[in-house]
Amino acid sequence: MNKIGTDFYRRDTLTVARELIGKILFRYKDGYPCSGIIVETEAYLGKCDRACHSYKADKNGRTGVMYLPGGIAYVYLIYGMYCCFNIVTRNADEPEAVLVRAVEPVTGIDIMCARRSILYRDDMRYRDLYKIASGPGKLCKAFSITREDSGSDLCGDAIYILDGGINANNDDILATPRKNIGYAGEDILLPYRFILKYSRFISK
DNA sequence: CACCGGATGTGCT
DNA sequence: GCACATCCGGTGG
Repeated sequence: MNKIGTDFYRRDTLTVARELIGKILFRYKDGYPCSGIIVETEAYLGKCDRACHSYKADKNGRTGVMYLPGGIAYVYLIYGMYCCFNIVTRNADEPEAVLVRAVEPVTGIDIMCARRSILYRDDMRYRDLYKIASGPGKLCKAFSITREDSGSDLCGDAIYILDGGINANNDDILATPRKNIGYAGEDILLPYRFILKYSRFISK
C-alpha cells in the first residue's frame, strides 16, 4: 500500500471524489492508529456551485484553507457539535473540496468504538460496525478529526490516504445528488455524490 | 421501520 | 435572528 501524493489531489474535483472511493483513510493520533475504506464522498465545486462553502466566501475566515493548493484538510463545525472532514483539491485560488461522508471501518475498531461510545467486542456484528463512521459527523468523531486539523497536510503522518483498499471500477461507483443541501437551489440536482454501489456502510 | 425534537456554536443576513 | 454538507434517543405504527 502506498500513501497518495499531492498530485492526486491537485486535479479535477469530480475525478478526485470518484477516485477516492475504495481508498483507505488512515489516521494516527495519541498513539492509536485507525483506518477505514472510503465508501461515500461528495464534490463541492467552489465558485460554480451554490452548495459549496466557498461559493460566497473569500480566503478570510473558515473557508480560507480551501484557497490553498490541494492536498490538505478542510474541517468545519456543523450544527454546533459535529465536524465534517473535507479534502481540498485543485490548485491555489481554486477553492474546491471533497467531503468524505462514510467509511467502512478496517483497523483500530476498538479505539473508534471508544470515541463513539459504542461497546467494543472481538466479533462485532454489522449492526454495530455500521454505527462507527456511516456519516460525516460520526466519521470525524471515530477518527478524532477536529477543527484543529483544518489546513493540515494530507501527505504528513497524522491523516492520509492509502491506495490498495478496494479497486473499484466505474461500474461499481454510483453518482447521485448530494445530501442535505436544500439551500443550493438548482444545484441540488447535480450528481456530485459518489458511493461504492454495493457497500453496506453508506450513510442513510 | 418512520418521524420528530433537542443539542449546540459559528458565521451569515 | 436563523440557517447549518448532523446525530441520537424517544415515540408510535
